[in-house]
Amino acid sequence: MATKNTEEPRRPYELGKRLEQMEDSRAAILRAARSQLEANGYRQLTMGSLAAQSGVTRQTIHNLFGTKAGVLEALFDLIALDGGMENMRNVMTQSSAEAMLEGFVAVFCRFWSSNRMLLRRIHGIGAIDPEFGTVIEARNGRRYRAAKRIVSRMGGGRLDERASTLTALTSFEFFDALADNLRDEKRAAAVVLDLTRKMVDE
Amino acid sequence: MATKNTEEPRRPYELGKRLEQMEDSRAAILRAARSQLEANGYRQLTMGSLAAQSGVTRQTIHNLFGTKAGVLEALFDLIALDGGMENMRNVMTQSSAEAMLEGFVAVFCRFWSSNRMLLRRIHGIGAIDPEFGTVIEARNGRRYRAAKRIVSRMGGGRLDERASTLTALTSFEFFDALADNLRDEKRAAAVVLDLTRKMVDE
DNA sequence: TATTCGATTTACATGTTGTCAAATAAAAAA
DNA sequence: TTTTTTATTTGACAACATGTAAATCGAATA
Repeated sequence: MATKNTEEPRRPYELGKRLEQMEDSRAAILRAARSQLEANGYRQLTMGSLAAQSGVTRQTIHNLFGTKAGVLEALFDLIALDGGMENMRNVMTQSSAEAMLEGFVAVFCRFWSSNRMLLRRIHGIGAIDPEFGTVIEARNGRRYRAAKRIVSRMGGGRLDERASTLTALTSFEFFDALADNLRDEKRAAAVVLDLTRKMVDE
Repeated sequence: MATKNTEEPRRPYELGKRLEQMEDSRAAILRAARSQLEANGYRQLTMGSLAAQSGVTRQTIHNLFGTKAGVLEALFDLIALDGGMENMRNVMTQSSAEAMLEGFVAVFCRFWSSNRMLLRRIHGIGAIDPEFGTVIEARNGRRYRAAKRIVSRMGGGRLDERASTLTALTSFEFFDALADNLRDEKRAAAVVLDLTRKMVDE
């Protein structure tokens, strides 16, 4: 059923340096999104303000990210990569359950601490907008499964309850509330670790 | 310097029934805001959709609340009034510190549980928008002061740390995360109470 | 140089917020 | 009942944001 192919044979074209420029634009836009979201909140973050700060046009942002939601999703991914989450691999291969727990808490507290205001805004967006909410929930789901493995390793009953509690104690929101009240992120991390230990044994 | 007063003497006018109608409109608008925020999230909540559901025009909403932010602030206040927070008065006048703690946890868990999705959205708005954030912070500040009074009553050291922890454990976000994972709000409330007790003694 | 393709420019459509002025309707006062 | 007052409606408008589309520009490549 193939009709005569009237399309021109596409000449291979390596983007080369232009690809670097695209990635530069991408990075500049995400950097702008990051700083504006952190400094001014979500309402003031517009495609226009992003374009102005990153030195490209609105349409370029649309070309690179599709929609405003696309920019935010890319920012989510970037933050997760930046935040030292790659250490989770080491944590989950520890031999003792106690070491796993300590590393688990440490990794997340460090991550939450590294971008607190930004993460607050991002989680806020997830809370007000069902579309973004699913992304956050997926990440929470991964934390829950890791928590469950740790709790299982420790033995004892009420696995679901203890895994849920561990997940909630290591949530960003809990850390954020704690750090807000204590006005000290290191002490907040210490309290989280202390609570998880109190919770997990017995 | 008084020129001749050419204005007609204004006849006194009591609003009477019209005031009731205004309050009905106000209530209808807030009811619509509540249901739409809960069901569809913040992005879909527009002055137009509120007007349609509450049976008034957009301009009437502007007359009654000023701006969209005004509607939300009024909704915040309404929820706080509705939520059974008046029981806090009884809680804080209990004789034993243990009874205070139990009541404190119970009041907040019931409140968080009563409007979970709605509160999630409201706290989310507070997180993404500095303007609304201050309102939420003020409420958290009140919870912190109450927590401090309870912890003080119990004696022991590290007052700030224990009060901060109690505040974070009774935060909406922690309850919400817990209830999400457990899929059971009553069990979530039980876990919160258990954790506060573990935290508070020793 | 001619080709390719991203970036830019320009224009347009749509939707939302917020304001304004005049018309309307209903309650209160005479 | 008639007049006055005022919330509400109506209709229009400006400002801004998102998103789409087409034509053009310019840099990298064959």
